[in-house]
Amino acid sequence: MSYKKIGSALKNTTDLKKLSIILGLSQTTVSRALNGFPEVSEKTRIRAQLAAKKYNYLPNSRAKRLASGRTMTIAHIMTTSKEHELVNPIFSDFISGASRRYNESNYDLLLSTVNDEDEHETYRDLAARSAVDGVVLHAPKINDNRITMLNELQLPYVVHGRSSGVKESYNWVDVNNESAFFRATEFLIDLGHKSIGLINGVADMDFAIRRASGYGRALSENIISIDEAKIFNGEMTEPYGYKSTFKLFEMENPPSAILSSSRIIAMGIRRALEEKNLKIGQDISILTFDDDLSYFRDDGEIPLFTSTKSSVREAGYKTANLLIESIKNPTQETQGILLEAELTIGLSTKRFRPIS
Amino acid sequence: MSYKKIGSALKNTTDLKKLSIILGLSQTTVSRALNGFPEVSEKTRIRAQLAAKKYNYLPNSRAKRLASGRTMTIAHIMTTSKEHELVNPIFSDFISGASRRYNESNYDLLLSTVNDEDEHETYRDLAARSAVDGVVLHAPKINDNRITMLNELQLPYVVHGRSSGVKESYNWVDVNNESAFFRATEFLIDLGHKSIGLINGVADMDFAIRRASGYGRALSENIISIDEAKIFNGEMTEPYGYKSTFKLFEMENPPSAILSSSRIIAMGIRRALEEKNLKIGQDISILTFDDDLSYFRDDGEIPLFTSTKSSVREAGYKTANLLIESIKNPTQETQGILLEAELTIGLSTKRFRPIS
DNA sequence: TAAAACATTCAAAGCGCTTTGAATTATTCA
DNA sequence: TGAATAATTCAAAGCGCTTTGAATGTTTTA
Repeated sequence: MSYKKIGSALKNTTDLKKLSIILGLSQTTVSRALNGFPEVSEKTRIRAQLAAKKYNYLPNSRAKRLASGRTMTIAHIMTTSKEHELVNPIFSDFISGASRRYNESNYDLLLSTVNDEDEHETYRDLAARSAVDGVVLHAPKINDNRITMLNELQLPYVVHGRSSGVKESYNWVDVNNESAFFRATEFLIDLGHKSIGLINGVADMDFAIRRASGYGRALSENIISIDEAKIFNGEMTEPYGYKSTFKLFEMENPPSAILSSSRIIAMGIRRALEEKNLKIGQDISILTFDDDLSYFRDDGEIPLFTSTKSSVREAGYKTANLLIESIKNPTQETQGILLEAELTIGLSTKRFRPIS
Repeated sequence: MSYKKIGSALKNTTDLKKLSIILGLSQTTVSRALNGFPEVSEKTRIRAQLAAKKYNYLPNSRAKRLASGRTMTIAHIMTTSKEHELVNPIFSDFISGASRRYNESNYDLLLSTVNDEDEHETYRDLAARSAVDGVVLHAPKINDNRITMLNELQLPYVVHGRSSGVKESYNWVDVNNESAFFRATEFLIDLGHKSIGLINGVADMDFAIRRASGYGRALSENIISIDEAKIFNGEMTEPYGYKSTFKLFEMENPPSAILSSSRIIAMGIRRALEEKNLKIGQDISILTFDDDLSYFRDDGEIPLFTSTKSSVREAGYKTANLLIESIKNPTQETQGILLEAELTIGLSTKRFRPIS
């Protein structure tokens, strides 16, 4: 690798040295003036600010980072497994919410995409290079050992979600998946449904486990036995929703209602039901979790789907906020933020009627 | 703003100085050994590499960036308009493709989300701070003045798409939208369709214009007049596809085929048709552009939709590649890469039959 | 064997900021 | 008015690397 200088030589950049000469002040004073330090006279500060604007001066971020010891950068790590290189569309909405928060405090967002098996090394790498001030941990699994690792690395982080089984304390922002699915299931039971399918996420994802648990609790409390054959786990794609629905209807006694873990799954469910000539909300009830993705917003007068809804964009904002707080104040205790999902009633759920 | 030192003091980081003392070598030699310079003996190089691994040494990226004058970072700027804070799911797949390329060359990806009106300033900002080595320009409009700006800033960049009307030359990677929609339209005409709706993207987006143009050319060449009322422009969401389809069917003479600019629109179309009790591929033909998004992959034995398909992930990879090339070799001429979409025949198109 | 040529290593400068600790100027108080 | 205090400003060091230009060690050539 060879490094050629391509710095400010060519460019029309103003640097601090130039600016301080123009102003007839020391670099110290100019730097302090622009960074809002109190020991600079208001007159000087204003003069410096105007000159900075006039000459289009912004501190070189490479230099600033080295000198200040912080990168003003947060990493988000997006994992794609090798076989199916999937990118969850939820991710972009989450990022968008987090970005809004970063913009408020001038943080940059470093996005890293890695294969599952390289993720640990990526964290180590970021820490060793001291490339970021903090990390957001996505898609935690049960007993997720990335949490232990991040604790060891002493890299500030916040988990989007939680990890059952991890005993250490950590910062997290999560939706109350258990209660969301408990309520959703109860809602269907109240409508008279006794056979309810569940099309859930990948089995070892923490959120999927909590959702299954809420579902299970509602069934038990209503003395309905759990039929494992009606529970599906998988990557939450449209085709997955489609195929799972077909499997449900190949059964001898198909369910009268289906609970889905994502809007995208629900679209697959709808496609399958359409082919089967079953009308949603008439022949079968559908209730889905809805991350309120901007491109799939269910914005009819009456929403299409009955759903437990929670904006993943908002979760992104709050996660970023918690992370920034914990970077600012490294000694503060870890914090968990639990968001409640809203149960919104749409057209896809109706009182149980046996199919004639 | 106050800057407290939080650097390596606390951490168990190895720096170059430590490492060179351990090795009994100068920092120069160690640095050169690890960066693959030729004037270092093989024996020394191996010794340095082993020690680096052993002591978990990676060069501090803040220092490296300042010293080398390059950031090894590429920015992608995601815009969200203020009213509708939309995040196009296409973006995540594109990014995922680009990331793969960045990983190969150790580039970091800086993701910036801004409102439309702030985008220009963001570019200026990145350039003035010299925060990145290059930029990917997304979603170009017709006569996009961001291109002129980037030329002035002397910041290497590649456009994902093109901008009709811009006379300057620039690097770009684009799908051949004109020919894709020309072929798609011809395909429908060959099936006997004479009334074809078009549900397109936002009117001033360059890709939407080229698609409309391909559509228009196919109609003219077949002496079919263009009915402006059957052309829709808008943000390509699911509800948009739904509503537009309804509008088409409120007309006195609805089309017998619909051309859609995205899979997500097509899902909205399907929902509308379902409500109207019209069978896709029987009562009406649908042909959609398909970015081959991982979460919506149309992977049945026979695909559901007839489509002109082009992987946006691949476009991401190629865009990143072109950008890296042009950073490496700043004097090289600008380059355009045109990807052809594949016409894939699925179940959603059939020979025209008047609705009985 | 000495000079020339090559291979390897090194000390020190520099990247463009922030920050420390000292110096200067302005203000207050006795 | 002069000393003490407060308010500003400054010169220089340091962040942890890369890179220049010089120095040292080794091999080749005459």
